Amino acid sequence: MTYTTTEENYIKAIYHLEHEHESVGTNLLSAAMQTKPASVTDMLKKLEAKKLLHYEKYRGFRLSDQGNKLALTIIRKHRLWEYFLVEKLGFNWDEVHVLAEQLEHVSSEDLIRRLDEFLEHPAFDPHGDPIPDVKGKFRKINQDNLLGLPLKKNLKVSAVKNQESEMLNLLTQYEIKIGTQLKILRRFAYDGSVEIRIEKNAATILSKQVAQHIYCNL
Amino acid sequence: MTYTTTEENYIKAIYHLEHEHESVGTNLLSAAMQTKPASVTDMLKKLEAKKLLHYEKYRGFRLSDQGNKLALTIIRKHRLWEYFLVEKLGFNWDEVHVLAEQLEHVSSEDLIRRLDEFLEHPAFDPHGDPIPDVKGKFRKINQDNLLGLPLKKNLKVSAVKNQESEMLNLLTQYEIKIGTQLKILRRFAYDGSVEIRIEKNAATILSKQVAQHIYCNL
DNA sequence: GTAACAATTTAGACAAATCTAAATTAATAA
DNA sequence: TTATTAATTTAGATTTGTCTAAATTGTTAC
Ligand SMILES: [Mn+2]
Ligand SMILES: [Mn+2]
Ligand SMILES: [Mn+2]
Ligand SMILES: [Mn+2]
Repeated sequence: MTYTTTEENYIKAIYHLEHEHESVGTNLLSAAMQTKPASVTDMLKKLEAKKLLHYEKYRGFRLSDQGNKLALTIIRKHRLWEYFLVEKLGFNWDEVHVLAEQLEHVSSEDLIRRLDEFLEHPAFDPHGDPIPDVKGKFRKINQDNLLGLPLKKNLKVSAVKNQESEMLNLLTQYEIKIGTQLKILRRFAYDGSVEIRIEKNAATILSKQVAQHIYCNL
Repeated sequence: MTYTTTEENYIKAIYHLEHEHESVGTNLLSAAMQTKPASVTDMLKKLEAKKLLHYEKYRGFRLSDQGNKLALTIIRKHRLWEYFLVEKLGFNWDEVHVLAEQLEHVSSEDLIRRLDEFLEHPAFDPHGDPIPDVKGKFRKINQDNLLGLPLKKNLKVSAVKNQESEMLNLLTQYEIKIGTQLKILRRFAYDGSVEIRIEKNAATILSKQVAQHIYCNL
């Protein structure tokens, strides 16, 4: 079976929404896809016909096993390309997502197998997101965000869960990236902000908004 | 301006045909694009509207300067990706063309600039075709095919002008690739075949059909 | 338990790229 | 120079993914 870029993008979006929300409907999906609900309905029928999801009209939809598998291969491609762009071509981590959106649709199992090998089987992309292996399995890691982690421990940044350009730029400003060593000094109850020390630098205060998206290994 | 994959493929095809034939018409182009002449006419109007070519109906068409420039950037991308696939990912030279057909349409000047840098500015792709630089200029080389080159000289294979899989497979069989050293021993008038010695190996005879597509530096 | 509202689907239309069949134009051959 | 042929274009239809406006259904609030 072969799928259009649009179909692949829908499947990937549904996959992500299913993991971020307990309930996913036509409206939510249409917002994520930047289309109208009516267009989503049309596509749902098409995807059901291709057995990528289960769908009962007016009741809801859910990725099928086949759809889930497809989503994972697209995510695998996306994240491997992002890794390539940063590690081999020297892009910044905030520049690679849009490019990976194009590259993830290049279709060749052989290509992705060789790319994975060339990159020496990375387990995480430049934003700390896990890269599924050929079988769709993720490497598990224990991590939590700066709101939940203990004070005064040495922590290593393992992921950033908001990847908007503004966020990544801000983190670059703070000199925070994947792998950065830091320690939480204290939390301020008033606004939820968090004081941290990055490596040997002076202490800094991060807003709650920023802190909640920074994850570190336990 | 941004162009669809289809538009880019038409422009690239026209570019190649203009260099291979003194006259290019709707029929020839439709054969190259594997479509019907009527579809070509539709597309010609679209491409003219985008100023990529000059077109007078029933009289003919020709790439505009802008169209020519676009063709060269697509060819540049195609050949850089082919080089990447062979040199970095270890593909065989007969496997990369179809993949490059997809990759050439990924649109990002920055990406191609960095890829070119990463590959250290290659001047020729894995089949010996020249890679245009950012300005669309080709590195010139003096080369001729095995039917025109002198006997008993040390020659180096610089290009293969037929890149069908069957041809490339055959050459792999003969252990001929870009850079291979060889010497022409003699030519047989009867069928135009050519006897050569590859490096220190035993002599072999190539058919005229094969020999005419193998080019060596003068 | 029903009325109101929100979510979802249908109907009908459009742009892109293609097709088949028919019409038009250019080229060429007598 | 005119008739025939070959190349090209037009007309009208199809598929994919989208839209707007209208209709339908499911869910809540009273
Ligand atoms: Mn991404
Ligand atoms: Mn995508
Ligand atoms: Mn090629
Ligand atoms: Mn192409």
